[in-house]
Amino acid sequence: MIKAPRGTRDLLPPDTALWNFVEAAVRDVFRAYNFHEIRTPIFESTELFARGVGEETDIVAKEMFTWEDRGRQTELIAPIRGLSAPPRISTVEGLQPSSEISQIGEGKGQSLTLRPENTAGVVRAYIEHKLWDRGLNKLFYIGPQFRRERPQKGRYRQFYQIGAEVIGPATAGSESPARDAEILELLATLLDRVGISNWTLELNSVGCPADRAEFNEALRKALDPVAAKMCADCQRRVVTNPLRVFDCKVPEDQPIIEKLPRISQFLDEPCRVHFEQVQAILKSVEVPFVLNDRLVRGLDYYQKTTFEFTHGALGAQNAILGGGRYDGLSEALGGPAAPGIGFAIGEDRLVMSLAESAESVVRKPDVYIAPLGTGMNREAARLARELRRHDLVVDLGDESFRLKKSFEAADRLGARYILIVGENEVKAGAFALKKLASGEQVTVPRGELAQRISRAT
RNA sequence: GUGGGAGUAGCUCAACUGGUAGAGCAUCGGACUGUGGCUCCGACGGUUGCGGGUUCAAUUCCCGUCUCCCACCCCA
Repeated sequence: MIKAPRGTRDLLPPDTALWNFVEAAVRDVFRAYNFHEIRTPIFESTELFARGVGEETDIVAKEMFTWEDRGRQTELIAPIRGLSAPPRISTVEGLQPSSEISQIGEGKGQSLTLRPENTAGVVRAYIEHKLWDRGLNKLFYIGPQFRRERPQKGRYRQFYQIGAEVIGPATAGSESPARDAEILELLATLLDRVGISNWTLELNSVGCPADRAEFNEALRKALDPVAAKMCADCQRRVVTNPLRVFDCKVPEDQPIIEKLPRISQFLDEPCRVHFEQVQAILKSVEVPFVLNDRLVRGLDYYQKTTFEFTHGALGAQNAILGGGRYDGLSEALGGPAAPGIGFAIGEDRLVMSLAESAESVVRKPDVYIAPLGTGMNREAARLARELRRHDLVVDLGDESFRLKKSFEAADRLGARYILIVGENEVKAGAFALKKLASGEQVTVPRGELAQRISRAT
Protein backbone atom coordinates (compact mmCIF):
# COMPACT_ATOMS: atom_id res chain seq x y z
CA MET A 1 0.00 0.00 0.00
CA ILE A 2 1.27 3.43 -0.87
CA LYS A 3 1.33 5.65 2.17
CA ALA A 4 1.85 9.36 2.70
CA PRO A 5 5.60 10.02 2.90
CA ARG A 6 7.31 10.34 6.23
CA GLY A 7 6.44 13.48 8.10
CA THR A 8 3.46 14.29 5.88
CA ARG A 9 -0.18 13.65 6.61
CA ASP A 10 -3.67 13.95 5.22
CA LEU A 11 -5.96 16.42 6.88
CA LEU A 12 -9.43 14.91 6.87
CA PRO A 13 -12.89 16.06 7.82
CA PRO A 14 -13.92 17.11 10.36
CA ASP A 15 -10.42 18.46 11.13
CA THR A 16 -10.36 20.44 7.91
CA ALA A 17 -13.33 22.42 9.23
CA LEU A 18 -11.21 23.44 12.17
CA TRP A 19 -8.40 24.55 9.89
CA ASN A 20 -10.83 26.59 7.85
CA PHE A 21 -12.25 28.12 11.01
CA VAL A 22 -8.75 29.20 12.05
CA GLU A 23 -7.88 30.57 8.64
CA ALA A 24 -11.13 32.50 8.35
CA ALA A 25 -10.57 34.07 11.78
CA VAL A 26 -6.99 34.91 10.89
CA ARG A 27 -8.01 36.58 7.62
CA ASP A 28 -10.51 38.67 9.56
CA VAL A 29 -7.84 39.86 11.95
CA PHE A 30 -5.40 40.65 9.16
CA ARG A 31 -8.06 42.71 7.43
CA ALA A 32 -8.51 44.85 10.53
CA TYR A 33 -4.80 45.67 10.51
CA ASN A 34 -4.75 46.34 6.77
CA PHE A 35 -2.59 43.37 5.81
CA HIS A 36 -3.03 41.89 2.34
CA GLU A 37 -2.39 38.36 1.18
CA ILE A 38 0.61 37.32 -0.88
CA ARG A 39 1.17 33.87 -2.39
CA THR A 40 4.72 33.03 -3.35
CA PRO A 41 5.95 29.87 -5.09
CA ILE A 42 6.29 26.70 -3.08
CA PHE A 43 9.82 26.28 -4.44
CA GLU A 44 12.46 28.88 -5.10
CA SER A 45 16.10 29.13 -6.12
CA THR A 46 18.24 27.37 -3.56
CA GLU A 47 20.36 30.49 -3.52
CA LEU A 48 17.50 32.54 -2.06
CA PHE A 49 17.49 30.50 1.13
CA ALA A 50 21.25 30.17 1.29
CA ARG A 51 21.56 33.96 1.26
CA GLY A 52 18.37 34.86 3.04
CA VAL A 53 18.15 32.34 5.84
CA GLY A 54 21.85 31.80 6.31
CA GLU A 55 24.09 29.02 5.06
CA GLU A 56 25.25 28.09 8.53
CA THR A 57 21.75 27.55 9.91
CA ASP A 58 20.55 24.00 10.37
CA ILE A 59 17.65 24.69 8.07
CA VAL A 60 19.84 25.47 5.13
CA ALA A 61 22.73 23.21 6.01
CA LYS A 62 20.75 20.00 6.42
CA GLU A 63 16.99 20.37 6.36
CA MET A 64 16.12 21.45 2.84
CA PHE A 65 14.53 19.44 0.05
CA THR A 66 16.73 20.43 -2.83
CA TRP A 67 17.02 19.12 -6.37
CA GLU A 68 18.54 20.12 -9.62
CA ASP A 69 16.12 21.21 -12.31
CA ARG A 70 16.72 19.66 -15.73
CA GLY A 71 15.49 22.43 -17.93
CA ARG A 72 13.30 21.39 -20.85
CA GLN A 73 14.43 17.90 -21.74
CA THR A 74 13.19 14.95 -19.75
CA GLU A 75 10.89 16.32 -17.13
CA LEU A 76 9.57 13.58 -14.90
CA ILE A 77 7.61 11.46 -17.37
CA ALA A 78 10.20 8.92 -18.43
CA PRO A 79 11.50 8.01 -15.00
CA ILE A 80 8.03 7.60 -13.55
CA ARG A 81 6.81 5.31 -16.37
CA GLY A 82 9.87 3.14 -16.51
CA LEU A 83 11.11 3.58 -12.98
CA SER A 84 14.50 3.10 -14.55
CA ALA A 85 16.00 6.48 -13.85
CA PRO A 86 14.38 8.09 -10.82
CA PRO A 87 14.71 11.86 -10.64
CA ARG A 88 17.69 12.91 -8.65
CA ILE A 89 16.66 14.49 -5.42
CA SER A 90 19.03 15.22 -2.65
CA THR A 91 19.37 17.42 0.33
CA VAL A 92 22.13 19.94 0.39
CA GLU A 93 23.82 17.65 2.83
CA GLY A 94 25.90 15.99 0.17
CA LEU A 95 27.11 19.27 -1.27
CA GLN A 96 29.96 21.38 -0.16
CA PRO A 97 28.72 24.56 1.49
CA SER A 98 28.40 27.95 -0.20
CA SER A 99 30.57 27.53 -3.27
CA GLU A 100 28.62 24.65 -4.82
CA ILE A 101 25.24 26.01 -3.99
CA SER A 102 25.91 29.19 -5.87
CA GLN A 103 27.58 27.37 -8.76
CA ILE A 104 24.58 25.20 -9.43
CA GLY A 105 22.48 28.23 -10.23
CA GLU A 106 24.83 29.10 -13.05
CA GLY A 107 24.71 25.76 -14.91
CA LYS A 108 21.95 24.55 -17.23
CA GLY A 109 20.03 22.89 -14.46
CA GLN A 110 19.38 25.36 -11.69
CA SER A 111 19.21 24.25 -8.10
CA LEU A 112 15.73 24.53 -6.64
CA THR A 113 14.45 24.06 -3.10
CA LEU A 114 11.07 23.52 -1.49
CA ARG A 115 10.63 26.59 0.70
CA PRO A 116 11.58 25.89 4.34
CA GLU A 117 10.04 29.20 5.44
CA ASN A 118 8.28 32.04 3.72
CA THR A 119 9.98 35.27 4.71
CA ALA A 120 12.77 34.99 2.14
CA GLY A 121 10.20 34.42 -0.61
CA VAL A 122 8.14 37.43 0.42
CA VAL A 123 11.19 39.68 0.51
CA ARG A 124 12.26 38.34 -2.89
CA ALA A 125 8.82 39.21 -4.28
CA TYR A 126 9.00 42.62 -2.62
CA ILE A 127 12.25 43.33 -4.44
CA GLU A 128 11.27 41.70 -7.74
CA HIS A 129 8.01 43.61 -8.07
CA LYS A 130 9.21 46.83 -6.45
CA LEU A 131 6.35 46.62 -4.02
CA TRP A 132 7.53 49.76 -2.23
CA ASP A 133 6.28 51.70 -5.25
CA ARG A 134 2.79 50.34 -4.76
CA GLY A 135 2.41 51.09 -1.13
CA LEU A 136 2.26 47.38 -0.35
CA ASN A 137 4.15 46.98 2.85
CA LYS A 138 1.92 44.84 5.04
CA LEU A 139 1.64 41.32 3.68
CA PHE A 140 0.45 38.01 5.03
CA TYR A 141 0.60 34.43 3.76
CA ILE A 142 -0.87 31.06 4.63
CA GLY A 143 0.67 27.94 3.20
CA PRO A 144 2.81 24.82 3.43
CA GLN A 145 6.54 24.84 4.15
CA PHE A 146 8.99 21.96 3.99
CA ARG A 147 11.85 20.86 6.18
CA ARG A 148 13.61 17.53 6.19
CA GLU A 149 13.60 17.05 9.96
CA ARG A 150 12.84 14.04 12.06
CA PRO A 151 9.10 14.20 12.69
CA GLN A 152 7.65 14.40 16.19
CA LYS A 153 4.62 15.93 17.84
CA GLY A 154 3.86 19.30 16.28
CA ARG A 155 6.67 18.94 13.79
CA TYR A 156 6.15 17.71 10.25
CA ARG A 157 8.16 17.68 7.06
CA GLN A 158 5.28 19.43 5.36
CA PHE A 159 3.92 21.90 7.83
CA TYR A 160 1.77 24.98 7.54
CA GLN A 161 2.61 28.51 8.48
CA ILE A 162 0.54 31.62 8.80
CA GLY A 163 2.84 34.58 8.65
CA ALA A 164 3.01 38.28 8.04
CA GLU A 165 5.65 40.80 7.14
CA VAL A 166 5.81 44.56 7.46
CA ILE A 167 8.46 45.71 5.06
CA GLY A 168 9.27 48.95 3.30
CA PRO A 169 11.50 51.97 3.16
CA ALA A 170 12.23 53.53 6.53
CA THR A 171 10.32 56.60 5.37
CA ALA A 172 7.19 54.45 5.31
CA GLY A 173 7.60 53.80 9.00
CA SER A 174 8.64 50.19 8.70
CA GLU A 175 11.57 50.78 11.01
CA SER A 176 9.40 52.19 13.76
CA PRO A 177 8.98 50.44 17.10
CA ALA A 178 5.30 51.15 16.54
CA ARG A 179 5.33 48.42 13.87
CA ASP A 180 6.90 45.92 16.26
CA ALA A 181 4.26 46.67 18.84
CA GLU A 182 1.49 46.59 16.26
CA ILE A 183 2.58 43.13 15.13
CA LEU A 184 2.69 41.85 18.70
CA GLU A 185 -0.68 43.33 19.54
CA LEU A 186 -2.10 41.79 16.36
CA LEU A 187 -0.83 38.40 17.49
CA ALA A 188 -2.36 38.75 20.93
CA THR A 189 -5.66 39.63 19.28
CA LEU A 190 -5.37 36.75 16.87
CA LEU A 191 -4.69 34.13 19.53
CA ASP A 192 -7.53 35.41 21.66
CA ARG A 193 -9.78 35.43 18.64
CA VAL A 194 -9.23 31.76 17.79
CA GLY A 195 -9.75 30.87 21.42
CA ILE A 196 -6.26 30.25 22.71
CA SER A 197 -5.80 31.53 26.20
CA ASN A 198 -2.78 30.91 28.40
CA TRP A 199 -0.24 32.04 25.88
CA THR A 200 2.98 33.67 26.95
CA LEU A 201 4.75 36.34 24.95
CA GLU A 202 8.50 36.22 25.42
CA LEU A 203 10.36 39.26 24.20
CA ASN A 204 13.98 40.11 23.57
CA SER A 205 16.22 42.33 21.51
CA VAL A 206 19.31 40.93 19.85
CA GLY A 207 20.56 44.35 18.75
CA CYS A 208 22.17 45.43 15.51
CA PRO A 209 24.80 43.37 13.71
CA ALA A 210 27.48 45.52 15.35
CA ASP A 211 26.05 44.86 18.82
CA ARG A 212 25.87 41.19 18.07
CA ALA A 213 29.48 41.07 16.91
CA GLU A 214 30.61 42.78 20.08
CA PHE A 215 28.45 40.56 22.20
CA ASN A 216 29.64 37.43 20.43
CA GLU A 217 33.18 38.48 21.11
CA ALA A 218 32.49 38.99 24.81
CA LEU A 219 30.60 35.73 24.93
CA ARG A 220 33.47 33.81 23.41
CA LYS A 221 35.85 35.35 25.88
CA ALA A 222 33.63 34.40 28.79
CA LEU A 223 33.08 30.89 27.48
CA ASP A 224 36.68 30.17 26.65
CA PRO A 225 37.80 29.24 30.16
CA VAL A 226 34.62 27.35 31.09
CA ALA A 227 33.68 25.61 27.86
CA ALA A 228 35.50 22.43 28.79
CA LYS A 229 33.19 21.97 31.78
CA MET A 230 30.04 22.18 29.68
CA CYS A 231 28.00 19.52 27.87
CA ALA A 232 29.06 18.24 24.49
CA ASP A 233 26.40 20.21 22.66
CA CYS A 234 27.54 23.45 24.26
CA GLN A 235 31.14 22.80 23.38
CA ARG A 236 30.07 22.50 19.79
CA ARG A 237 27.94 25.65 20.03
CA VAL A 238 30.82 27.64 21.43
CA VAL A 239 32.58 27.07 18.15
CA THR A 240 29.67 27.28 15.71
CA ASN A 241 27.17 29.66 17.26
CA PRO A 242 27.83 30.86 20.83
CA LEU A 243 24.39 32.49 21.06
CA ARG A 244 22.77 29.09 21.11
CA VAL A 245 24.47 28.20 24.37
CA PHE A 246 21.58 30.05 25.97
CA ASP A 247 19.21 27.36 24.71
CA CYS A 248 20.99 24.67 26.69
CA LYS A 249 18.72 22.69 29.00
CA VAL A 250 21.34 20.63 30.80
CA PRO A 251 21.00 21.48 34.51
CA GLU A 252 24.71 21.31 35.27
CA ASP A 253 25.41 24.01 32.71
CA GLN A 254 22.92 26.49 34.10
CA PRO A 255 25.18 28.09 36.74
CA ILE A 256 27.75 28.81 34.05
CA ILE A 257 25.14 30.22 31.70
CA GLU A 258 23.74 32.45 34.44
CA LYS A 259 27.07 34.25 34.69
CA LEU A 260 27.51 34.85 30.98
CA PRO A 261 27.18 38.35 29.57
CA ARG A 262 23.74 39.22 28.23
CA ILE A 263 22.89 40.83 24.91
CA SER A 264 20.93 43.49 26.76
CA GLN A 265 24.21 44.93 28.06
CA PHE A 266 25.53 45.40 24.54
CA LEU A 267 22.67 47.20 22.82
CA ASP A 268 23.73 50.51 21.37
CA GLU A 269 21.69 53.62 22.08
CA PRO A 270 19.32 53.42 19.06
CA CYS A 271 18.59 49.73 19.66
CA ARG A 272 18.02 50.27 23.35
CA VAL A 273 15.61 53.14 22.73
CA HIS A 274 13.83 51.17 20.04
CA PHE A 275 13.32 48.25 22.39
CA GLU A 276 12.11 50.49 25.20
CA GLN A 277 9.55 52.07 22.95
CA VAL A 278 8.23 48.70 21.85
CA GLN A 279 7.71 47.79 25.49
CA ALA A 280 6.09 51.13 26.30
CA ILE A 281 3.53 50.72 23.53
CA LEU A 282 2.78 47.13 24.57
CA LYS A 283 2.08 48.33 28.08
CA SER A 284 -0.13 51.06 26.72
CA VAL A 285 -2.25 48.56 24.78
CA GLU A 286 -2.15 46.13 27.69
CA VAL A 287 -0.50 43.20 26.01
CA PRO A 288 1.36 41.23 28.68
CA PHE A 289 4.90 40.05 27.97
CA VAL A 290 7.95 38.75 29.75
CA LEU A 291 11.50 39.75 28.91
CA ASN A 292 13.74 36.83 28.12
CA ASP A 293 17.26 37.77 27.23
CA ARG A 294 18.07 34.15 26.56
CA LEU A 295 15.65 34.09 23.66
CA VAL A 296 17.83 33.93 20.56
CA ARG A 297 16.17 33.16 17.28
CA GLY A 298 17.84 30.73 14.97
CA LEU A 299 17.76 32.46 11.62
CA ASP A 300 20.58 34.75 10.60
CA TYR A 301 18.43 37.62 9.46
CA TYR A 302 16.98 38.58 12.83
CA GLN A 303 18.06 41.74 14.60
CA LYS A 304 16.65 44.02 17.27
CA THR A 305 13.26 42.73 18.42
CA THR A 306 12.78 38.97 18.61
CA PHE A 307 9.83 37.20 20.16
CA GLU A 308 8.05 33.94 20.65
CA PHE A 309 4.57 32.97 21.82
CA THR A 310 4.49 29.71 23.73
CA HIS A 311 1.69 27.50 24.93
CA GLY A 312 1.67 24.50 27.25
CA ALA A 313 0.30 21.12 26.14
CA LEU A 314 2.44 21.13 23.07
CA GLY A 315 5.21 18.97 24.46
CA ALA A 316 8.73 19.96 23.66
CA GLN A 317 7.57 21.93 20.63
CA ASN A 318 5.96 24.57 22.83
CA ALA A 319 6.60 27.53 20.55
CA ILE A 320 3.41 28.25 18.71
CA LEU A 321 4.88 31.12 16.74
CA GLY A 322 8.06 33.10 16.48
CA GLY A 323 9.39 36.12 14.73
CA GLY A 324 11.40 39.26 14.82
CA ARG A 325 12.89 42.18 12.99
CA TYR A 326 15.10 41.71 9.94
CA ASP A 327 16.24 45.14 8.85
CA GLY A 328 19.12 43.96 6.67
CA LEU A 329 17.43 41.13 4.80
CA SER A 330 16.35 43.01 1.70
CA GLU A 331 19.87 44.30 1.14
CA ALA A 332 21.32 40.84 1.70
CA LEU A 333 19.12 39.67 -1.16
CA GLY A 334 20.25 42.46 -3.45
CA GLY A 335 17.34 44.80 -2.81
CA PRO A 336 17.10 48.34 -1.46
CA ALA A 337 17.22 49.14 2.22
CA ALA A 338 13.90 47.93 3.56
CA PRO A 339 13.58 47.41 7.27
CA GLY A 340 11.03 44.78 8.19
CA ILE A 341 9.51 42.74 10.93
CA GLY A 342 7.50 39.58 10.71
CA PHE A 343 6.41 36.37 12.29
CA ALA A 344 5.38 32.85 11.43
CA ILE A 345 2.72 30.88 13.25
CA GLY A 346 2.98 27.11 13.20
CA GLU A 347 -0.56 26.41 12.03
CA ASP A 348 -0.32 22.71 12.90
CA ARG A 349 0.61 23.65 16.45
CA LEU A 350 -1.99 26.39 16.61
CA VAL A 351 -4.74 23.95 15.64
CA MET A 352 -3.43 21.45 18.20
CA SER A 353 -3.69 24.06 20.94
CA LEU A 354 -7.28 24.88 20.15
CA ALA A 355 -9.84 24.12 22.80
CA GLU A 356 -12.50 24.10 20.12
CA SER A 357 -13.44 20.64 18.87
CA ALA A 358 -13.54 19.95 15.17
CA GLU A 359 -17.09 18.63 15.47
CA SER A 360 -18.36 21.89 16.86
CA VAL A 361 -17.35 23.94 13.83
CA VAL A 362 -18.68 21.59 11.18
CA ARG A 363 -21.87 22.78 9.58
CA LYS A 364 -24.31 19.87 9.60
CA PRO A 365 -27.07 19.49 6.98
CA ASP A 366 -30.17 21.52 7.66
CA VAL A 367 -32.29 18.93 5.95
CA TYR A 368 -31.97 15.43 4.54
CA ILE A 369 -34.31 14.66 1.69
CA ALA A 370 -35.66 11.11 1.52
CA PRO A 371 -37.11 10.24 -1.89
CA LEU A 372 -39.50 7.37 -1.50
CA GLY A 373 -40.48 5.20 -4.45
CA THR A 374 -39.95 5.08 -8.19
CA GLY A 375 -39.57 8.42 -9.88
CA MET A 376 -39.09 10.34 -6.67
CA ASN A 377 -35.38 11.10 -7.28
CA ARG A 378 -36.54 13.66 -9.83
CA GLU A 379 -38.80 15.41 -7.35
CA ALA A 380 -36.15 15.27 -4.64
CA ALA A 381 -33.56 16.85 -6.91
CA ARG A 382 -35.88 19.75 -7.69
CA LEU A 383 -36.57 20.36 -4.03
CA ALA A 384 -32.90 20.12 -3.11
CA ARG A 385 -31.99 22.66 -5.76
CA GLU A 386 -34.63 25.04 -4.53
CA LEU A 387 -33.67 24.73 -0.87
CA ARG A 388 -29.96 25.12 -1.60
CA ARG A 389 -30.73 28.39 -3.33
CA HIS A 390 -31.97 29.56 0.04
CA ASP A 391 -28.51 28.90 1.48
CA LEU A 392 -29.57 25.72 3.25
CA VAL A 393 -27.25 22.73 3.59
CA VAL A 394 -29.07 19.87 1.89
CA ASP A 395 -28.18 16.24 1.43
CA LEU A 396 -30.30 13.48 -0.01
CA GLY A 397 -30.67 9.72 -0.44
CA ASP A 398 -32.06 7.56 -3.19
CA GLU A 399 -35.57 6.47 -4.14
CA SER A 400 -34.58 2.83 -3.64
CA PHE A 401 -33.90 3.36 0.08
CA ARG A 402 -36.40 2.09 2.57
CA LEU A 403 -37.58 4.89 4.82
CA LYS A 404 -35.79 3.38 7.77
CA LYS A 405 -32.52 3.53 5.91
CA SER A 406 -33.09 7.19 5.03
CA PHE A 407 -33.76 8.00 8.67
CA GLU A 408 -30.58 6.29 9.72
CA ALA A 409 -28.60 8.16 7.11
CA ALA A 410 -30.13 11.47 8.24
CA ASP A 411 -29.25 10.69 11.85
CA ARG A 412 -25.70 9.76 10.98
CA LEU A 413 -25.17 12.97 9.05
CA GLY A 414 -26.55 15.00 11.94
CA ALA A 415 -29.28 16.60 9.83
CA ARG A 416 -31.80 18.79 11.66
CA TYR A 417 -34.75 17.79 9.50
CA ILE A 418 -35.78 14.97 7.25
CA LEU A 419 -38.05 15.73 4.32
CA ILE A 420 -40.05 12.86 2.90
CA VAL A 421 -40.74 13.00 -0.81
CA GLY A 422 -43.19 10.26 -1.76
CA GLU A 423 -46.10 9.96 -4.19
CA ASN A 424 -48.65 11.17 -1.66
CA GLU A 425 -46.66 14.31 -0.99
CA VAL A 426 -46.08 15.10 -4.64
CA LYS A 427 -49.77 14.67 -5.40
CA ALA A 428 -50.76 16.90 -2.50
CA GLY A 429 -48.03 19.48 -3.15
CA ALA A 430 -47.16 19.36 0.55
CA PHE A 431 -44.40 17.38 2.19
CA ALA A 432 -43.81 15.56 5.44
CA LEU A 433 -41.13 17.45 7.35
CA LYS A 434 -39.88 15.90 10.56
CA LYS A 435 -37.58 17.42 13.12
CA LEU A 436 -35.17 14.66 14.03
CA ALA A 437 -34.30 15.74 17.54
CA SER A 438 -37.89 16.07 18.78
CA GLY A 439 -39.77 13.77 16.43
CA GLU A 440 -42.24 16.55 15.73
CA GLN A 441 -43.68 16.18 12.23
CA VAL A 442 -45.70 18.57 10.10
CA THR A 443 -47.00 18.76 6.56
CA VAL A 444 -45.63 21.79 4.74
CA PRO A 445 -46.66 23.16 1.34
CA ARG A 446 -43.84 23.28 -1.18
CA GLY A 447 -43.58 27.06 -1.16
CA GLU A 448 -43.10 27.31 2.58
CA LEU A 449 -40.42 24.68 3.00
CA ALA A 450 -37.35 26.90 2.80
CA GLN A 451 -38.71 29.40 5.24
CA ARG A 452 -39.86 26.69 7.60
CA ILE A 453 -36.47 24.97 7.66
CA SER A 454 -34.31 28.07 7.96
CA ARG A 455 -36.44 29.67 10.64
CA ALA A 456 -36.47 26.88 13.16
CA THR A 457 -33.49 25.95 15.21
C1' G B 1 21.22 12.99 12.32
C1' U B 2 21.22 10.47 17.83
C1' G B 3 18.63 7.66 21.79
C1' G B 4 14.14 5.11 23.68
C1' G B 5 8.97 3.02 22.97
C1' A B 6 5.25 1.09 19.61
C1' G B 7 3.01 -1.09 14.98
C1' U B 8 -2.83 -7.00 15.24
C1' A B 9 -10.13 -5.69 11.40
C1' G B 10 -12.17 1.20 9.28
C1' C B 11 -11.43 2.83 14.97
C1' U B 12 -10.03 1.38 20.30
C1' C B 13 -7.67 -2.87 21.95
C1' A B 14 -7.19 -8.62 23.52
C1' A B 15 -4.46 -13.37 22.44
C1' C B 16 -0.55 -17.06 29.58
C1' U B 17 6.15 -19.47 29.35
C1' G B 18 5.96 -19.85 20.80
C1' G B 19 0.51 -24.05 19.24
C1' U B 20 -1.85 -21.60 12.55
C1' A B 21 -6.32 -14.33 15.62
C1' G B 22 -10.81 -12.47 19.08
C1' A B 23 -14.05 -8.55 21.36
C1' G B 24 -16.42 -3.76 21.49
C1' C B 25 -17.63 0.20 18.33
C1' A B 26 -18.33 1.27 13.12
C1' U B 27 -20.28 -0.63 8.28
C1' C B 28 -23.98 -3.69 5.58
C1' G B 29 -28.39 -6.93 5.83
C1' G B 30 -32.71 -8.96 8.51
C1' A B 31 -36.61 -8.95 12.57
C1' C B 32 -39.83 -3.95 10.93
C1' U B 33 -43.17 -3.35 2.35
C1' G B 34 -44.07 4.99 4.18
C1' U B 35 -41.25 6.79 9.92
C1' G B 36 -34.98 7.03 12.91
C1' G B 37 -32.03 7.23 17.51
C1' C B 38 -33.38 1.34 21.68
C1' U B 39 -33.18 -4.03 21.32
C1' C B 40 -32.19 -8.83 19.11
C1' C B 41 -30.10 -11.91 15.06
C1' G B 42 -26.70 -12.34 11.11
C1' A B 43 -22.91 -10.90 7.56
C1' C B 44 -18.65 -8.42 5.82
C1' G B 45 -13.97 -7.37 7.36
C1' G B 46 -6.82 -9.41 8.85
C1' U B 47 -0.76 -11.97 3.76
C1' U B 48 -0.75 -9.71 12.77
C1' G B 49 3.63 -2.79 8.85
C1' C B 50 7.17 -5.12 5.23
C1' G B 51 11.44 -8.62 4.27
C1' G B 52 14.48 -12.40 6.09
C1' G B 53 16.06 -15.96 10.02
C1' U B 54 15.39 -19.75 14.19
C1' U B 55 11.54 -23.70 14.91
C1' C B 56 7.59 -29.38 13.57
C1' A B 57 4.99 -24.63 14.47
C1' A B 58 6.09 -17.32 14.96
C1' U B 59 1.31 -11.97 16.42
C1' U B 60 4.81 -14.06 20.17
C1' C B 61 11.99 -15.12 19.69
C1' C B 62 16.29 -12.87 16.53
C1' C B 63 18.10 -9.50 12.45
C1' G B 64 17.08 -5.82 8.84
C1' U B 65 13.77 -2.14 7.00
C1' C B 66 9.54 1.34 6.92
C1' U B 67 6.14 4.35 9.66
C1' C B 68 4.28 6.59 14.07
C1' C B 69 5.05 8.31 19.20
C1' C B 70 8.54 10.47 23.10
C1' A B 71 13.08 13.00 23.95
C1' C B 72 17.73 15.26 22.00
C1' C B 73 19.49 18.49 18.02
C1' C B 74 16.98 22.51 15.78
C1' C B 75 12.80 25.15 14.98
C1' A B 76 6.92 27.10 13.60
